[in-house]
Amino acid sequence: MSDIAKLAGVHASTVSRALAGSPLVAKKKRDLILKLAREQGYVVNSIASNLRLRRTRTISVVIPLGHETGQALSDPFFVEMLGHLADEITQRGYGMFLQKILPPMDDWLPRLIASHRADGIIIIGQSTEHSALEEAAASYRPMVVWGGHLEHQSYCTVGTDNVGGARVVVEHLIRSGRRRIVFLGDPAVPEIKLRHEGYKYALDRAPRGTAAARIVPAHMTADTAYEAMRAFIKEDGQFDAVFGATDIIALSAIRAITASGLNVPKDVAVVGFDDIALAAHFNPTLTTMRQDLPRGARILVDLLFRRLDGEDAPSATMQAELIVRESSTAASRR
Amino acid sequence: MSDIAKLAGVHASTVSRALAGSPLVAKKKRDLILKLAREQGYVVNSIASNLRLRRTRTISVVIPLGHETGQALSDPFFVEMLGHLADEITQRGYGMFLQKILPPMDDWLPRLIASHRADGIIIIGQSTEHSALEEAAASYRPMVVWGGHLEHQSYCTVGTDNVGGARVVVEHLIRSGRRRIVFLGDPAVPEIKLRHEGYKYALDRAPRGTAAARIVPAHMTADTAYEAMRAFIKEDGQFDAVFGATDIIALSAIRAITASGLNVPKDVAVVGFDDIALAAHFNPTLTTMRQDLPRGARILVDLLFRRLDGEDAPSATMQAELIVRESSTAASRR
DNA sequence: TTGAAAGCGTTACCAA
DNA sequence: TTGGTAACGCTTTCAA
Repeated sequence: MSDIAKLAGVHASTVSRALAGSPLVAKKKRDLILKLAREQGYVVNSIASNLRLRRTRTISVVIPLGHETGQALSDPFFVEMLGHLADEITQRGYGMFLQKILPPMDDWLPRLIASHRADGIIIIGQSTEHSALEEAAASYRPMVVWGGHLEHQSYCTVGTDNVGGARVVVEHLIRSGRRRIVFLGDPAVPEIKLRHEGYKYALDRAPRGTAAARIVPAHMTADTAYEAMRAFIKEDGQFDAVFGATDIIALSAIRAITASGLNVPKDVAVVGFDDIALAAHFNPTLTTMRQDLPRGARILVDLLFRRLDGEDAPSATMQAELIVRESSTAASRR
Repeated sequence: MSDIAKLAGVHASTVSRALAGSPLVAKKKRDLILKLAREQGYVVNSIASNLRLRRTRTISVVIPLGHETGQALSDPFFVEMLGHLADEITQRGYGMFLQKILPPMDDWLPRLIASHRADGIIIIGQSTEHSALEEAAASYRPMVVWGGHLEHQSYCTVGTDNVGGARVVVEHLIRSGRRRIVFLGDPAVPEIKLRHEGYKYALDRAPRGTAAARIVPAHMTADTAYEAMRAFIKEDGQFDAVFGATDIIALSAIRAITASGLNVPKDVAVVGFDDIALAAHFNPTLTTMRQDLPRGARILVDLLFRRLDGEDAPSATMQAELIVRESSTAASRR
């Protein structure tokens, strides 16, 4: 910058003003400075600028994987969400700083905040970090979380109506004549817990003859869900439907069921949650509750920017939409 | 930091040393400082640290979308690659700064470099930015590009053997008895151009009776590829195979062909390139050349770090693997 | 082993 | 409208 200043025969502070488009600088001088900067390929050092301005024009996006060591960032749900967030954030002229948090480091959130790397934080999925989020929210405002909205929770979430969505799934299965519906998922994660609640709620109000709630605790990776399902089939064949807590879990369940010689949906109906791209193309195609991720991403970013402006933006819940496909209805094509 | 210094009764420079784990600081004093920092929730301001150290421990990952305005970051190929890169980069203790570049800004690369936001740059896909990359590479070393390796190219690429892969695809189709093979894709993008070359090469050496090369220029989004295919079918039904330059293009072609009342693979065989997750689950399942993205991501990051260390790491080419599925062989299940 | 001071490259305030 | 100067929060050299 001082180089440009010398070339233009002005002081560095004038160059700074010119580059920032300040109207204080005489037009002629400003044009000269801009031209010089372009010729010299000079660009403001954003690190120095960030330090001085105390803002980075960067949003941190964090994916806590507390519940799942094996779950790579390559998980389709995360990765779809990430794409939409990148779209929204770049559109607003901000950069996106991406982090994956593995569990062992338990101080991660306060550390991330204190490091001043970003102006705000978006967290995709509560994972098992609810209490860490609560604590952070007490003193740090520009933070928004994708996940389930728990009672008495003080941080800002955006997410789907998990309880309601799960109810719709179970009611759909019951209407289709299913009577022994198993829940496959790990309620240690808040979103899954809420889905499990909706599932129980619907079963409690189910017609007589419907079996009570049964849960198979399965983690969120394809492999662990597959194994959990196979083990369950081996020791207890009594079920005619599976509600997978996520699409990845549901698709793994289908593989496990098929591998055990049963047919989906003839012997067992399977429904998932998310509507990832694969769901529409799997064989059989997967019935699932759709979460509107593009919209969710937009709301996340909107709320965050409102919080950056000092507003105390509230949580938001979106309705999920049941997408009925082959896995819970027609005979499979295979 | 000066707060901690006061509390510990030492100078800020001693705190800095202690926090950096310098052996110069007396163990007792260091422990005290560390304890104090933890209690106070103090974390080094990374912006200030970055400025002073002139390095950011951050890698910029850029997706230029010069060739395709409509192509969102949500494109499965990009997004899969992104996930793997995030894994590799975080594993090395670096952060990942994500940017999407839309075409109108033509100065983006030098600007990004000069902004000093990151220590190195990974670019996913050359798009139509070959010359911008050439120019930047002349003076900036820590840059690695995923894409096709062109002749006389001075920047460092990692990618698949596109020419060879395309040859294998065409030879497979010819072996399966196909004689009128259409190439669907836009050779303005280097990788696509190379695939098109492999396609032509194989056709030139094909048995008599095989029709000459024909190209349908289709962009890389699902919708434009679909429209291009439909238009082609309407005006010229003479073909029995389609080589889609990417899986997204190939899958769109299948939809278009099916929508036109033809059957894949009975009437028309379709092969893609990439092996995105959808390919294995589409109906019919898609024959395609697999690019090993996890490995590609690892190599990209490896080469970049070697370049950060001053080494002049060379380009790398990986072999692609033909994955034969239903779309080019058995009768479809539908 | 520690403290003092300089400097990383900006921006903003104050004075002219 | 411009220039000088201080400050953003850290690290590192030099001296003690």
